[in-house]
Amino acid sequence: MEIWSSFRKEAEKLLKEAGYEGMIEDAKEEFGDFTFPCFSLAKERKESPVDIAKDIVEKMEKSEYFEKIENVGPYVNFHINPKKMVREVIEAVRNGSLFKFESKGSAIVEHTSANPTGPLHVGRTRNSIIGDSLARILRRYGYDVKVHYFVNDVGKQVATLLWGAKNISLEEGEEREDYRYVKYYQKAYELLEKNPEIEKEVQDIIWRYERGDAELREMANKYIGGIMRGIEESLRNINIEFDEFVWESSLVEKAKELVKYLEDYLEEDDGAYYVNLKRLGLEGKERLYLYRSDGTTLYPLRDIAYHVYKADKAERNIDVLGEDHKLHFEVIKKLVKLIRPQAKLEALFYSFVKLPEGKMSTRRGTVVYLDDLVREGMKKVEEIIKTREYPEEEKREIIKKVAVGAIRFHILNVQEEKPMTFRWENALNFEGESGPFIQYTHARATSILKKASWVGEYDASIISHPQEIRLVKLMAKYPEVIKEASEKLAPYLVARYAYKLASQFNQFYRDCPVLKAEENTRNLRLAIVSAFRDILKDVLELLGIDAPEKM
RNA sequence: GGGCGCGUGGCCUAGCCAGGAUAGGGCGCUGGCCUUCUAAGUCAGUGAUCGCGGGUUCGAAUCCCGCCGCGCCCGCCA
Repeated sequence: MEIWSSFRKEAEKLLKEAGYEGMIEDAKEEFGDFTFPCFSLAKERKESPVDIAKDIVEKMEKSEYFEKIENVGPYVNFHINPKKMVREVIEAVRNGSLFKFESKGSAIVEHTSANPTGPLHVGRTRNSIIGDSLARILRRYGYDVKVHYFVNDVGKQVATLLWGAKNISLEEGEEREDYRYVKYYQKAYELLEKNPEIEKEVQDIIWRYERGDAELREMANKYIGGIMRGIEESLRNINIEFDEFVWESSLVEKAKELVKYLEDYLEEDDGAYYVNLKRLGLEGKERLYLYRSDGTTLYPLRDIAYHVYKADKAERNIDVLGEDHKLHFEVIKKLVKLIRPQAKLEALFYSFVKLPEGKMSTRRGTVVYLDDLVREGMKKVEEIIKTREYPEEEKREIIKKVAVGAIRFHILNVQEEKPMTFRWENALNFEGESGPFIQYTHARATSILKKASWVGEYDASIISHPQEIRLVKLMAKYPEVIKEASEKLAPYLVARYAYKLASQFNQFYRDCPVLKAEENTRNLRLAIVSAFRDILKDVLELLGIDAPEKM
């Protein structure tokens, strides 16, 4: 239920009834809540914008939605009636309608899909966190969302890892499987670079694996499966889970069948097959190879099959992809359309996270692993919390939740397409625009509610303090934030809102005593705090951040 | 070389799509606020030729053109 919009629509209605038409915009706070600038009308009518604004105000009917409508120079400014708004917000939170949207059908969000060659690093984690939050937001907005991970067990990188496992003997430590097996990958790549003839052996592994070689299948199970178990555990630690893992090898046969749909554009080169993209009217690349000369499939073909598979399962398909996939995605989309014309494929692209020293690479070991970031984060929280007297178990829970909150928020607070440089001090910042700041605010609000014995009654008509009003107005905008973030596939908008809302509450907290206020004021403020807390908790849930009641 | 994206105070960032009222935040730094609901908070101060140059407009961080810097892509890798 979009309360803020309903007030805006009322303003538009009043304007229309006054004989004018135009877009009502949100105003800067000092000028009111909505504004209608009269410049473009002035141009059309060749009249002064100030005169038009005056005329509009004169002709405007009174409305219970607004306590004041006035013109300031060439602007018509609307001031919302806070009594009406606070009542609507509190009731919508209580009956749940603030969080409800009409159902919108099925969607698959695919994210992470990192090659299983080693533990997850923080660069890849940007993909995971964005994807996970996007899925949560779309779900809240009314989609029936399934989250997918496309496991590449067929490609060259993974074959190289298997080659390593077969041919290199390493001392395997006691670490988790992903940390153990990544060493084969790194060592194998090192050898491959020095001895190009190894390439043939790797190709042979791909060939045999695609044809179901029992020994290799078993190895894949052990090594790739093991690394995947590690990746899953790392992600579970930061509140990320999947509904389905689709292994590429399971789609190889299906992929081969689909090639017939592309025959018109298919050409041969020394036994290899490619799609002539030029003839398809695509630019930026001339050939898209689907088969190697030895008859094994290439990633684009398997990816096409995967997207066809998804298109058959859900109405909307959204991939979270690194910026390096932009061209690839456009091409795949076009080809999938030839096979499934109704397929609706979309992507959210994000820029890479680099280290101050440069790019991250699992191959070269120049990475910061997600697990290390979580561990360091937890150490830092522990340091802060150690003087507080909470039971040991509760303390451990808080430490984990806050560390994860800091990490997730740090990633989500920035527009996806902006490049990021990973810095420990920023990633684990607990002050200002940070996850812990928001969690702390939630704990404060919860603490007030716990101390109050209150039956839930309140009188909306006595709302008067500017901080009460500002907080309520911001709360009213929540549904619009969900809508915009969903439509634009932009989870960062929810993160920005979370911060603004928490920050606004802290100002209210400073200026408006709740428990010690006179009874009527106390009741109203408790109603506001309670609604605020429910909204903030929901916002945090969309960000995948836990909301501790104490910290 | 061609295509796509990014460029806002010392650092990070919002605003750009739908052009308007003194360019918002945060970090850092300086100085205040805990006998009052958790100081992971809060207030004040500090600090910006919105990459550069043109154009459109009454009005440009925002739209258009050119240039510069950075990233990514243009593989029988994924």
